[in-house]
Amino acid sequence: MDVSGSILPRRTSAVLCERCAGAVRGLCHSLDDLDQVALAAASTTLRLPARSAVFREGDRATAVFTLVDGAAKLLRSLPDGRQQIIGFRFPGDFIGYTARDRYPCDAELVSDATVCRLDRGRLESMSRHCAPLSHRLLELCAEDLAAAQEQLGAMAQRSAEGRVAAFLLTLHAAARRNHEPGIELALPMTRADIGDYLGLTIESVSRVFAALRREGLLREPSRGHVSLTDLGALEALAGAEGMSQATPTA
Amino acid sequence: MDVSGSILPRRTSAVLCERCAGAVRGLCHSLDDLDQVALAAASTTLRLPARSAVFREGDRATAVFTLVDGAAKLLRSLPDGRQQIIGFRFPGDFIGYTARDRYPCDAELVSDATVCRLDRGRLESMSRHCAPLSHRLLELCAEDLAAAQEQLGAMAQRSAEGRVAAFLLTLHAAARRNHEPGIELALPMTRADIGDYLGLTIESVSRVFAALRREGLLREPSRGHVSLTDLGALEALAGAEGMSQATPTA
DNA sequence: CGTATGCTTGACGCCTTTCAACCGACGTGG
DNA sequence: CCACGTCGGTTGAAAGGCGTCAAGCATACG
Repeated sequence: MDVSGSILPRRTSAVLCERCAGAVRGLCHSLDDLDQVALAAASTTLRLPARSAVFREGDRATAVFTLVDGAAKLLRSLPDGRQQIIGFRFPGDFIGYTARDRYPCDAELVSDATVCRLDRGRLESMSRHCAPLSHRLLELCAEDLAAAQEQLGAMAQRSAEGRVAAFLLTLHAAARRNHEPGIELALPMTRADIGDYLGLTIESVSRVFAALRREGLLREPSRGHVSLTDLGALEALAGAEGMSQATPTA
Repeated sequence: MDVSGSILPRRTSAVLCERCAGAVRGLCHSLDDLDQVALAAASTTLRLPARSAVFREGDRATAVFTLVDGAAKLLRSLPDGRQQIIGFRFPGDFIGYTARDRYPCDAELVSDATVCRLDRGRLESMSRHCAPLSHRLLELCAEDLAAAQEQLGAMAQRSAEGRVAAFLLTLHAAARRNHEPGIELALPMTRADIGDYLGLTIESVSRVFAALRREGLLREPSRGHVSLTDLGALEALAGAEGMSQATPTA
């Protein structure tokens, strides 16, 4: 179900950046104080349970969201019931921002989460008056694009082990961005989610995790948590991995 | 080498849209006549040979380009000499537009081509004064993003045959967009290019082409040309396993 | 003509998928 | 309290797709 608009609506306090847009990687730095207050007035903080949808593909894109806490997956449902996972999003990420009038994919939570909902019209009208903001929004889009292309390259030529290693490293990078201490990270998504994302079966994912555990590259202290105990080795797997097939021309 | 700026510079005639931006999928519709003239004054048309670079990853992004004629590939060179091809671009496509100050990837021609070079500063200052234009630019970025994500899903779960079929269909769609008549399309890129794009070896690509030929789904009348003789079957192959590829029979 | 480049085809083997069985955690209802 | 079903995860064995290695052909070019 689509919840974009109700469920525990709660006005944020006056300064938006503290709780919400502050996490949007500097989105608010583009705005003066007055505008920040205006944007805050148009935003609500929602607490949502795991597995609920923030929005669905095809819904009218009337809002954008900041993931404050928790994790989400972006996906397209395939006609045959399978799902293609576009990517995962973490605290501080901006989701649902699009140039079209409908969302291009589903956004579904993989853990309980807190999201901050911003009215899209409000954001856009502000961006029209504020060049730095609109530039920042374009930049966010470009970043997503770069990430998707990176991912594309990554997936294309990597073995199962390399893909999982790369995936774990992006998780790690996301945790570092959010200043989460320690080497243990949350792994709220299922093997099926990971497999759908990486283009592997759950069995393959499971086997790779088992292998990495066996080789001492990671530990799984409890379900939903993983700690990477040999980042260097993981990077080696993620980087120099897979099929050689050099294209000998430069 | 980077050629963005020299080689056969030639002023376009006053009305930009005829030759160049007209092909940018309606970019100019956002501009009034005066602005079009201004933009035209800041643009030059270049004729470049196959294999030359329009720009290189890391170059200062001082210009954006419209591909008027020919085909290009966007790619990232990997440290080990391999290359990951991000995508192919065709006449009417806009390349080199980025929010950053350096190009995120190489753009290399796979055939002789004509490109139209626009000064980036000029474009950006105009977009600041023209909301529809800036919205259109954002939209272009969002389209690229959607395409990349589509591709991501495609690659993740399709077999070699499915990937090639999907690739051929996007080529076909590009040709249709440009109102190219007939079922025969140009296929200027090498098997290696296709393989790097799809995450396959040249042998696999070659075998798939051979199989498709054998099964009567396509013919290759001459090197660099292919005609799809059974679009329905190709769509079935492309769709059967994985992403439903938005375009049904058209 | 000889070389380079792009393409094709065959044989072989590894890696991932497929199919299947099983385990532990959890929640439900009798 | 415990039987039972569900769900997520793990592991094994077999099958097959695609990468790898290798040889050979065609076209273009100096």
